[in-house]
Amino acid sequence: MPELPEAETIVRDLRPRVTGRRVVGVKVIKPDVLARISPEQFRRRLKGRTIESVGRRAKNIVIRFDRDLVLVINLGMTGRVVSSDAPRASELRHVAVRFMLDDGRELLYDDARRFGRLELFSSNAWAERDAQFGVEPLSADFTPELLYAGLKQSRVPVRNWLLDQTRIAGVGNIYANEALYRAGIRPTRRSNLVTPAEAARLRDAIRDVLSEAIARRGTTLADYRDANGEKGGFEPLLQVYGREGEPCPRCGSTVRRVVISNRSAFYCPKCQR
DNA sequence: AACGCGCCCTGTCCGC
DNA sequence: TGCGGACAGGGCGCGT
Repeated sequence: MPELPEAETIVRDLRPRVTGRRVVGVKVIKPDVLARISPEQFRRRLKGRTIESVGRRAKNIVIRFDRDLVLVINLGMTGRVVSSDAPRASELRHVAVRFMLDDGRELLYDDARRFGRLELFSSNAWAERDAQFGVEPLSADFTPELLYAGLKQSRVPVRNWLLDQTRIAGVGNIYANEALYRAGIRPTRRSNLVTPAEAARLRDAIRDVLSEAIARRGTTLADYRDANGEKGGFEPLLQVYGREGEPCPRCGSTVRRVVISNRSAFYCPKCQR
């Protein structure tokens, strides 16, 4: 998916343009993107609600409405949230849900593979779900000590550890690989064998790569689009992800790809041990 | 009980 | 030009 930087980019775009707007209608075109609710119930609960805030938790877009209703959007691999007044809105080919707003605009949820999910919560139910996610990596709580303590408890490859949303919230395969490259740690390394000094480097690398990606409005490999339907600008700055066979930017060695738990990992065999 | 794995679904690309 | 296979940002639920 869309990882933390992509969700954050969408949230920042959406916030000023939909906060305070009221939902006057909902059309569900592909019901299988709704989690645990029928299209009729989904429409009924949202219609007439006013958007009070737009935020992010992990890779999720969190839209709070009046009268204790929370809409949580997980984009899966190919989910997009695009405003109907964006010039590129007409290019959407897989619109699954349309939200009609009281100013005449629509918010479109588009998802080719339909791995994404839209779910409604009460504030309390969302708080319970929210508590299951791990630390936000850009928050002050994400200290080197916390990361090291967490890594020490697990024997899974460190790349897998970084993908576990109950441990760190919002890191996906692209930024896990990029952060490990920056920190000089091989993705296959068992988590409990990462040293305190390496954990400290990894913590900084994670924060740096996520912040830089947000500044560039995310990474578009193929499908990701922001709320205006535009691609992100971080892809050219990827140093190893998707670069099998290309030279390492630091030492010139050939970047390798290995499969860990059915997902690709990329690394420099010389810079990452 | 921490992990690994298969699966959900569509699109694209590559080799033959 | 067509066809089969590999691959893709995620996450859930299952079995061990």
